[in-house]
Amino acid sequence: MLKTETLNPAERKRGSGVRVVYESLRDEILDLTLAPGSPIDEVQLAERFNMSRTPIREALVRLAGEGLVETLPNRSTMVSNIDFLNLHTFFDALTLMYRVTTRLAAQNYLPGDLDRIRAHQADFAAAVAAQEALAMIATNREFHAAIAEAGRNPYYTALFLRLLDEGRRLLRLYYQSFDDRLPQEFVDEHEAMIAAIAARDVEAADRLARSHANQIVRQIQQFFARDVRQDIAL
Amino acid sequence: MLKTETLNPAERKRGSGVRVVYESLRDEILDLTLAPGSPIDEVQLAERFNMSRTPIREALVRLAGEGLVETLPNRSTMVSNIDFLNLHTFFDALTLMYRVTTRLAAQNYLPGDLDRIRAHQADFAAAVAAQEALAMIATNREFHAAIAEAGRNPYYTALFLRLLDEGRRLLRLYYQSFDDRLPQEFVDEHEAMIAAIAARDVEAADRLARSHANQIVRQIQQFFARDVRQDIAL
DNA sequence: TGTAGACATCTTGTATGCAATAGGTCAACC
DNA sequence: GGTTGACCTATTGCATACAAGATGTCTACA
Repeated sequence: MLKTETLNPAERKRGSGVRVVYESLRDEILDLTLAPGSPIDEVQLAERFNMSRTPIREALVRLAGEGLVETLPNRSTMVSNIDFLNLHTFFDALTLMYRVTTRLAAQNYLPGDLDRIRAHQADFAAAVAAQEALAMIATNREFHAAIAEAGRNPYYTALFLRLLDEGRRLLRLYYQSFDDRLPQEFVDEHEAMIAAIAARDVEAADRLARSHANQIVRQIQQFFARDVRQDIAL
Repeated sequence: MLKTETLNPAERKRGSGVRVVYESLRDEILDLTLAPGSPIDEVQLAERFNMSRTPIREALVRLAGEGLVETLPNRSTMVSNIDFLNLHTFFDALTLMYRVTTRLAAQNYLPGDLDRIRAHQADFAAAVAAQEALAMIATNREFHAAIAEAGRNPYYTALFLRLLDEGRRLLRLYYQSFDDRLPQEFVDEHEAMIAAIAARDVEAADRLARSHANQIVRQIQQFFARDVRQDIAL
């Protein structure tokens, strides 16, 4: 693993600084390496990445723009909390984007798109077969991102990617507890979606995307709504 | 008009610098005061706002995050161009957001929401009556923003606001040529939408939002597709 | 013992300075 | 005349320096 973080200022390429910080922090936030609500210290980050506070701050501005961190004026910035109370709005938007992007992909895909989608699906299937939760989360994102790209509406794609990324935090929580039974059914559903897209069957694509979304949402909702009280005799 | 720009560094409130620059540039971009494609010089802006390049750059990073400016690495950043070739994706997303936010508003609005919506509608009607194109564009945005707020899905609201803002540039072009006949029918359609929301009639709200969106899209499309060739005898 | 105020400190927001890279200019050469 | 290369300049990207709020602490006082 190449640690870009510990490079000396001189051996870093000019212009890469902000990007490195942005991507590193982004991944750590979405992987829950940085806990929601935890404070972010600019000076500390500057030391860690071996650069000055200026590029750190620009990266934080970008993250704030995407809602991944929140910054109180004149006070510390912190990792955004997961808003469990309003999860339904998240699921609502996620479902709609699943549907819209899959519909559009069936309408608009071009020759090369299917190959890309199928490649990501293969990665996803491999991750499920290997029972690797983190890889599955990542490859699932790429699969749906590829479908969205094939739909060719950048507004939908941008929102969808944002939702999928935010979903990474939820899925991370989910599979942290249940990392045993990785669902083969998602692989099959993906295959069906690919077939509908390839056949340019918009309605079928919509139907499959909707039920796929419902599956996922239901599972995660059940997980977060589960009764964790212990039945102790008092 | 208070010119925040010409304040000395000392009389500016700490922490307000970035916001002032961001909002000023944003408005100028959306009002087409800054032409699409025109270059943005950090030093020039620093002089104009009487501050150093650091807050200017942070404001530009924010604007880049929203796609209002584009920044080439190691090279000048410029105002984003309007992508006329892909306007249909914009209209598609805009229409969907019109529908979804209006539906949700009918479902979820709370007592105070209707007052706010009606207040913005009054402003809009006044702007139309006064034949003030710029005010009409602004109040129209606020009206639909209020509806989106009442729908209470921040993901939709964020995308919708972005689309409405981007639409400001199109409408600006539109009314720059046709600033005579400000359409009273939009006022009436807004009224009908309010009534459907108040009645919690989700389907009616959807239908009205859809036709409202279609109206606007059709007008603007006609405008941009109009035949501007002159019929000259040769 | 609890509260208020001054002080100290920590962190952010902004200013300034420096270096690297991209483009342009000019001249030399084909 | 056109093309290639070295140099120059302008502008960005990053580093460092400084100042203003905000918070915590400590002391004085009720």
